[in-house]
Amino acid sequence: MYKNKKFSIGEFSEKTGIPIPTLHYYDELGLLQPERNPSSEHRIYNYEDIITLQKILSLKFLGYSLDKIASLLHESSFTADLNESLSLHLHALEREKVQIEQSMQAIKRVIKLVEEEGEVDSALLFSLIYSMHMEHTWIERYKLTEVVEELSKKSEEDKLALDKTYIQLTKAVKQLYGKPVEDSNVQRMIKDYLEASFSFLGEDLMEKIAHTNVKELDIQELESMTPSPFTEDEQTWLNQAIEYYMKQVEME
Amino acid sequence: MYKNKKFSIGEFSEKTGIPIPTLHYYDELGLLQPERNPSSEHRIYNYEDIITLQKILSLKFLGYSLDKIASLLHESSFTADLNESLSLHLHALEREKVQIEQSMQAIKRVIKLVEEEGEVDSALLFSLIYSMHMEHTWIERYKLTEVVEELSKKSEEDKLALDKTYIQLTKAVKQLYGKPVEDSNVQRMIKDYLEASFSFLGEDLMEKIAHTNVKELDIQELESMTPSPFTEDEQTWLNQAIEYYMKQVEME
DNA sequence: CTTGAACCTCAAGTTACTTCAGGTTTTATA
DNA sequence: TATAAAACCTGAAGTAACTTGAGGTTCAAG
Repeated sequence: MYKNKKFSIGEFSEKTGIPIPTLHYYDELGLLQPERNPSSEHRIYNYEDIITLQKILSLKFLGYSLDKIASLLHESSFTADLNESLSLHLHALEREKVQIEQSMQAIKRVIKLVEEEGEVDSALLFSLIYSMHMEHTWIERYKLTEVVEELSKKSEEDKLALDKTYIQLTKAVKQLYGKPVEDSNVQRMIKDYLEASFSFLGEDLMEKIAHTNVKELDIQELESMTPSPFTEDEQTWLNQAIEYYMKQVEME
Repeated sequence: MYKNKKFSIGEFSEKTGIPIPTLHYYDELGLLQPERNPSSEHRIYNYEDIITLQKILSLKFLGYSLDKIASLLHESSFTADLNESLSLHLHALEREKVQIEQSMQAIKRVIKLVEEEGEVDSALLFSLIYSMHMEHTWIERYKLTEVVEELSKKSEEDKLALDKTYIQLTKAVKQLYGKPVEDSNVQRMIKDYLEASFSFLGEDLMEKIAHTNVKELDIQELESMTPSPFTEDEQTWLNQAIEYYMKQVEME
């Protein structure tokens, strides 16, 4: 009968798909300690050991550490206690999943961008990636829940479109930098970018952002933490150009 | 101007949220090596270092190892080369995500079961967890794609219902074990369980399973790998009872 | 000028393995 | 039956990305 079959470590490894060194390791940890041939010390696995290994794999599948598994392995029944620890694991897994999903989205955006734009300046890419990252981090840190939730509702195409507009802006800035801020090309560049941003964000979202009161200190901090694809000089020039543009708009 | 501000490691850690030992570690790896006070060897971080740290965090967010980050950090622009490595990462993340989702589903099922049934025998729980695990593993190993896909379409409630029926079965077996297989209680137990299983699986799925040709050897292997909540004797008795039941049904 | 906070380095611990070196046992073949 | 190859053994070290700790120096405030 197969239940009485004995296996060498090689056979056992073959059947279960678990590498020999891992079996050694589990033996060392006391998780799975098979019989031994007393003269040679070779391990002899049997049917029971298959069951034990399955328990180990099951608990690993549920996300437990080998340490925890070692203790759980000897409990004969699962109580509410276990249920609590299962819930904890569930939450941990949920967080992991969310993190992974965010990374995947970010990578997809970056891939599309690189595909469509060819070579992209690394400072620019970093600033995009970082902002994607922060889009999610902000939720927790500054309770901009409403705003960020609204943002995440925007379609991926819209986000990509905005990214591309941003890339256009950086290219234009590199080209036009040095010209007077009232130059018509410069002003057109500003106009295009701001209009694209506004149309992406929408009026009510702009309102909400304006009314969100993040402490001054935090804003300082955020600003100094936000990477920019522009040199300091370019940034200053760009700010001046934007300021000029806003004044013109107000006058109209 | 804030761009000229210098930070001690403590301040820098505070501002960025990265623990001091981690900053030490990044320094050691050559990822982020700030200025030093030549007399005291104390680290002095500046605005540049914030930018570098952001790059590191961005790339970590995308799933890169610190090793890779070290090399990427010095590249000034991202090419198609990077795009390829991004795609690879994307796939890796996808796999991770799927694995996490499966674990979450399994945990949810186990939690519900424990909640609704109170204390549950551990051998039984392991066999359930293992089968959930295998439900997914089989897809790859035996190309039962069709069948398993059909299975995963079943609603969570249905799965839970089947789990509960299975629990009923194990309880009944423990109670009735020893009675003659033709005993009416025993036969009712078999009937209830088989009918629940059939109604869960549906005829066409049963058909497909029957027609799926897994090699004999593999079946042996699978069987010996599948944990059972029954003792060997109980299993034998149960098989006999089922056999008897099938004969009776055939005669009708 | 002293004391406590902040900083320094170097070493070791963590998890779940994998890899390696150097030696013994089993198994297959001549 | 001799021998060589395959399989096995142990113990140590390597991996990633940190964290923790010991023991000593420097800085800032009172």
